Amino acid sequence: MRIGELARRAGVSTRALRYYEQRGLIRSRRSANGYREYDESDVRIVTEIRELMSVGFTLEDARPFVDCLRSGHPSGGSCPESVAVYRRKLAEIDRQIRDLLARRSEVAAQFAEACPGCLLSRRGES
Amino acid sequence: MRIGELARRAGVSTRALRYYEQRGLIRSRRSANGYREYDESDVRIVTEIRELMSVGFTLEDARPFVDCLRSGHPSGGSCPESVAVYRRKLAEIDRQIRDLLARRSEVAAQFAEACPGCLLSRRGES
DNA sequence: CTTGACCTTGTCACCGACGTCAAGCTTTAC
DNA sequence: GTAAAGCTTGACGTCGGTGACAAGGTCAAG
Repeated sequence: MRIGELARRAGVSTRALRYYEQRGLIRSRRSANGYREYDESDVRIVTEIRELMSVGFTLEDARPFVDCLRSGHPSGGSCPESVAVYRRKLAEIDRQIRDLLARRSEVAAQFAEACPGCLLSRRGES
Repeated sequence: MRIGELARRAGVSTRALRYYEQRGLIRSRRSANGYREYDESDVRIVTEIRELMSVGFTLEDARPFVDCLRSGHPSGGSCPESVAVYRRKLAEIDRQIRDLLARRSEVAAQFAEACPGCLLSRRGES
């Protein structure tokens, strides 16, 4: 199939697909007229990429998953490299949550100091 | 005082000060040779900006606080506009925390599905 | 007079994942 | 035959807050 069909079936723009190719995440054959040609497995790969991005992974994060799929695994997340990315992302999210909680306290503290009485139990404070 | 001294006293770069001016957050008189001239109140203003930025506010978020200080209030956070920003930021942080928690669950769920048994109670799950 | 510290404006570079032209092919449908 | 739809590469814009130049003007000390 050509790029337009792949885009429709995977739910992305053609621009995104060319970008993924440029970054080395997907590949394409070229037909005689220079058009990109894809097969079914590419639908799976792009879908995997989008699924990962929808939960906050970057394209680089998705790379091991793509490699894993391409090496024949039915799931992109079952290879050791992918598992490492999962663990890293979970740790990253945990850190971000901690940072946000800390920032929330700081903001609330600044608020309370700058404007005593303004912060009347509107939301649950920790 | 000139830009270098203000930068030192407020703990920012001269580049940052020119940027703040370009964005309309601080102002400066010019001496005969074209150099920017500041006074004591500008130290307070820049300090306020940095304090807000250190807890995740953008420059735009800081604008009402600056206006508040300039209008004579001892605290930049005591004007209604500033209070509104505080509330908005707190709501924003709360939303980000909720999003991150949701994402964490999604990642953990994807992980568990892609690689059953990989996610052996490493961290506390909700 | 010269060095060096300080000041000026203006511009490019960064990061990520594209959107949005531009200008020109090919193919399909009528 | 022609218009529309689809394809190609290339390049700039986005967002925030600077860092890092370039190319120059200014001022005090020696």
